[in-house]
Order: sequence, then structure tokens, then C-alpha cells
Amino acid sequence: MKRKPSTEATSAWIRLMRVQSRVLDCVEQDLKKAGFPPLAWYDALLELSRAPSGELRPVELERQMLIPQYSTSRLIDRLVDEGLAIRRECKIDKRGQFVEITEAGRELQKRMWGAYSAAIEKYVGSKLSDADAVKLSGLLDRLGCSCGEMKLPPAINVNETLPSR
Amino acid sequence: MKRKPSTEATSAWIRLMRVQSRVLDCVEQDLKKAGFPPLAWYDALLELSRAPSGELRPVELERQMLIPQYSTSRLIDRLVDEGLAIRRECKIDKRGQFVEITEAGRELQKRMWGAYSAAIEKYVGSKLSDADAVKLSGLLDRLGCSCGEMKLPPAINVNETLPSR
DNA sequence: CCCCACTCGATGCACCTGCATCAATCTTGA
DNA sequence: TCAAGATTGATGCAGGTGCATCGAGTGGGG
Repeated sequence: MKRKPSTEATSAWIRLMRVQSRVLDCVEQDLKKAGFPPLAWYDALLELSRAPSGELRPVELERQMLIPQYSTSRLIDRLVDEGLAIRRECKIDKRGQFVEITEAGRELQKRMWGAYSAAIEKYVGSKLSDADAVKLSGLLDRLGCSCGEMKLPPAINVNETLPSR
Repeated sequence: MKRKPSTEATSAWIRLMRVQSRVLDCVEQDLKKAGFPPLAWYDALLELSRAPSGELRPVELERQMLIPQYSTSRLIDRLVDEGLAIRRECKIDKRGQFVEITEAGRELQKRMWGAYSAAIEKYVGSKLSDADAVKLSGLLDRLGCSCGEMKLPPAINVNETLPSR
């Protein structure tokens, strides 16, 4: 029950922590320097923009983004404050609501993708061949699945979390 | 200057973000459930315990842990509050100080390693063969180096960031 | 010797997060 | 049909983080 990890596993763990925090930091920094809001805003805007009619229930958004409920709630607050989304009442379930992306929201999402994709290329793409990127993805997937419980229909949604071009 | 990332790179990026936050979450959760403080405390206690005489300048700690200065300062506050470390004045440089780990600190670090290593095994070790762990480390290293600037003498320190057994 | 630039560490502020809990509404099942 | 329980979303509070800035101390050039 308490087998110790191999030094190989431990070393992989350390690198996973250090490298992602480093790379994430770099990307967020680039976005910020370009005058854009945090990545979480982008993710939310993207999910909204891809929803059939540009609107989602907060609960959906929460599940897509894998962030806690209160976090979603406040993220939506901020988007609404900035005019990037609006809340709509949900007629079929009066507890709930819909969040709809605005034109400004769609536009910001697109502009952010320019800076965001450049950063991904700079900090990831340019360091790895496509083949190696695939290997890395594969290894990471083995860690990710069933950490807690899987909420997403396995791999497909994850693949589309960012526009592919 | 603005080449777009390949879909392979993008997909690796997404997995890197999602998987590490998931795995980190699981590990932190396990530690918390076992009644332990956050991982950052462990890291700091470990660095201190490994220092020649159990003490370090805050600046050193900061560089080892790759966290900002104010963050180090407040982390030390908390350790001191809990009696896990004490501040000592630094006679040669009166701006500075030394932080020394206490017996309680050393003991906590050891007890945490029990839970921590178990979590690493559970969420990483058991999902990957040693060979794959090595591959993963290798791929991650390619991303990590020279994201900003390298501050550590390349690989060796990183390897020893955790006790090896 | 002294001044200026730098390093070290602390801290006020704004904001963000996690946790617990709330009210409102929906659903279930007896 | 109605009460018990589940679900949706908001929020008060405590604590953590980033940013800017500060005061103390050092050290090197003139």
C-alpha cells in the first residue's frame, strides 16, 4: 500500500511540476505584456464561442474547464463586467441561467489566440519536433486519466480545447 | 516571427497544463487529507534540512525554489510561526539573516515525505514504467531549459530536489 | 571619505482562491 | 401531492499571491 516511487518516477514528477509552472509562467507573461487578460478568460471565451449558439450554462462551462463552481461563478462575473459576456435567464430551469458571449468577447478571443498561439510556438512548438510532441502527449495522457474520476468522454474533447489552426 | 504552433505542439501544451494541474491537485489533496501543510512547506523544509548546517539565507532558498522574493519572505514567516524554523541574524551582512530549520521542522519534513512519496507513487510511479518516466523527463527537460534563463547548474540539483529514498 | 547604485528582506494593497454555506429551484418517491 | 434530497449559482470569510515600494545595509568609484 505504501510502495515507494522509483527515482525515475520521482524525477519525472519534479520535472512535470517545474517545467509546467515555468512554461505557463512564460506564456502568461507574454499575454500580459501584450495587454491581454489571464489565460482562464481565454479558455472561457473559447468554450462559449464554440457552444452552439454562443451560450452555455455555468455548469457546463465548469465541467469543460475543470475548475470549481465558485471559480466559474466569479470568472463569469468578470467577463460580464468587461462586457465580454452577458447573463441570460434560463426559462426551463429557473435556478439556472445561460451565459452568452458578446461580439466583443468573440473578438477578444480571436485577438488573444494570436498572442497565445505565438507563445505556444515559442515555448513548446519550437523546442520539440512534432513526433516528440506526440510522444510527450502520450506519456502525459497516461498520467492524466483516472487521477480522480474522468469527467470527459476520454480524449476527444481535450483534443479540441484549442482551435486547431 | 509569428509562426503558428503545430496541432501536435498545441495538443502537448494542453496536456501539459491539464495533467500537471490534475496530478498536483491529487497529491496536494492527499497531503491535506493526511493533515499536512502544503507542498511548498515541504520543499522549503527539505532545502533547509539539506543545507550544510540546516540554515540558509532567504535569498538562497528563493533561488532553490524558484519562487519570488516576497513569497519566500512570507513562507518563512509561516514556518517560523509554526516553530518549524527560526530566523537568525547574519553577522557578516546585517541586511540579511539566516533561516534555520528546527528539530520539529526536520521531523515534519520526514513525516511528510512518507505521505508525499506514497502520493508520487500512486499518481505517477504506478502509471509509468521506469523507462517511460525517463522518456518523459527527457522530453520535459527540453521544454524547461532556457524558458527564461537557467539559474541552476543544469540537471544535477534538480535531480536531488527530493530525497532519493 | 562619501555618495550613489545596488542588494536584502518586509509589507500595504488589490485581487484571487478555497471552503463553507446559503437560498432558490428542481426532482424523486412514497 | 408533498416532503426530503439533490442541483444550481452566489457569497462571506480567511488566507495566498503579485506588484510596487520601502527602509536598512553594502560596496565601489570618484
